[in-house]
Amino acid sequence: MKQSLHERIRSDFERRILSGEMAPGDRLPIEQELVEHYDCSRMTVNKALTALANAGLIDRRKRAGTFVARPKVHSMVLDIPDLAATVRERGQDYSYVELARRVLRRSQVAPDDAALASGGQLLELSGLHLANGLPLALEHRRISIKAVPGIVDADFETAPPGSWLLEHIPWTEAETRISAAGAEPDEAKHLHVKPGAPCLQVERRTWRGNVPITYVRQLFLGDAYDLVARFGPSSAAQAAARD
Amino acid sequence: MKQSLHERIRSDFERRILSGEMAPGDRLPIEQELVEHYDCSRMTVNKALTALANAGLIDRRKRAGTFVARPKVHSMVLDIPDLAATVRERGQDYSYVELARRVLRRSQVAPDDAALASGGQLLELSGLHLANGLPLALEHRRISIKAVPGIVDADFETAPPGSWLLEHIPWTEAETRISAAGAEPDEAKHLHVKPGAPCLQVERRTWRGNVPITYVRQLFLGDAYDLVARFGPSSAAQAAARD
DNA sequence: CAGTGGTCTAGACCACTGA
DNA sequence: CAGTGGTCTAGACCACTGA
Repeated sequence: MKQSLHERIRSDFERRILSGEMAPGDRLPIEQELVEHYDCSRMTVNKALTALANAGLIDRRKRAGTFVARPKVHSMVLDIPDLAATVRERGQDYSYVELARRVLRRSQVAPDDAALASGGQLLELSGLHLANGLPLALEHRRISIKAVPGIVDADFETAPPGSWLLEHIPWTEAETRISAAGAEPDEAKHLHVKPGAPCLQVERRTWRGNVPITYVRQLFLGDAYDLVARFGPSSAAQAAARD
Repeated sequence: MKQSLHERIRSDFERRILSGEMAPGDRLPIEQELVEHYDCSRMTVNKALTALANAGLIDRRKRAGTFVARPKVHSMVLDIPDLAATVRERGQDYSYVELARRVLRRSQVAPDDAALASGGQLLELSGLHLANGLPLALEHRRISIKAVPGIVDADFETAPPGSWLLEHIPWTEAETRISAAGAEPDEAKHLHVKPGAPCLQVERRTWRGNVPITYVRQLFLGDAYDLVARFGPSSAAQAAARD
């Protein structure tokens, strides 16, 4: 595929910076010099450098110029993938087994879930994600029936609750928390581990606009599932490709 | 601060999309209509919409038009903050205690670390990160002496090894892996927990260009430290502000 | 106060692709 | 094949800020 000129300018400097040829603090040519070097208009140079600044590879300061940025250890892109898709990518069979389902009346809603229920009922679900028939993760979920009326009659044979929700009521906001937790006795039983075994705990709340949709807690076997974030040329190139 | 026109156009649609006023699949006006509505040039409209497309809020298709995108559950920005800075932001005292330090000769380098050592020696460090004098995380690290000659004589009283490295040999690539692990007996002792207690394990490898710099494994108390990722107006606005 | 980047214009030509 | 977005030009004025 043909590379546009601003992509070429960006990838030129991306390569120099990521290879270490240009070190943090080094100054880049000013836009006018690049205009002459690439024989193009200033807008094209500006587009390329703005993209590099967005990616955090360079810092731009008026009057002073443009400099290679120091890498920031904070803020990396982390893939929090769709479970079913991940399992299938590994070439394994994915399945979901529902363990429990009940409707919580208003009076049964815990104080912590008051905002989620927003005066209505909650659907409480528990289920197990399986890969090749073996437990991979246990999921506890509560869904606002007021926000998602159709959920009460939904069945999750074709898609687990998370995928069903994404398909029917796409969220606009999400907060994900990652921590470590020991498996409770009943959880341990479902996951085929000993009570207290270290698990990766992923909690997520989602909203559509200001309306809370769902809260979910997923417990992964500590050695069966990792989250990997990579920062470098490949991810920078991906970020660049979206520009 | 004054908002530029392309920022205003972007934030207008960002608000409509994130509030749910515009739903996934909805079509946005074509660029020419926005040119008339905002009374500006097409480049300005294009810059705003390109930024929204980069942020993943809209999809643009030639001939077909521009549409509100479905939210993607995968790929969220996760803050993996600098430990010392995080602790100090909480208003606590941060300190680092070195537990062990030794130089591994070539013959002592494990096969897994061959690439890291690249034929040279490794410096092996263990240390404890403390908040208000209480253990927060245990760190095991190996550093390529060939890549970072100055490390042998470094002391970490003012900055822990991670900060020292970032200051002296900024990396250009990093890979971070997050999982759950039980504390080994000696690790548990340092962290003041029982052996096998669930901990969040963060492993990171960094490179400068193609040269490996360090491998580090950090073990956090399961309930003392969380990683939180948020996707929504605030993070979208931050991403937007970098555009 | 002068150098640098930020933004914007009013066009143009083209590639892609769905009606 | 026509509508839409992708890219680019050759300027312009301005805000900021460090020499």
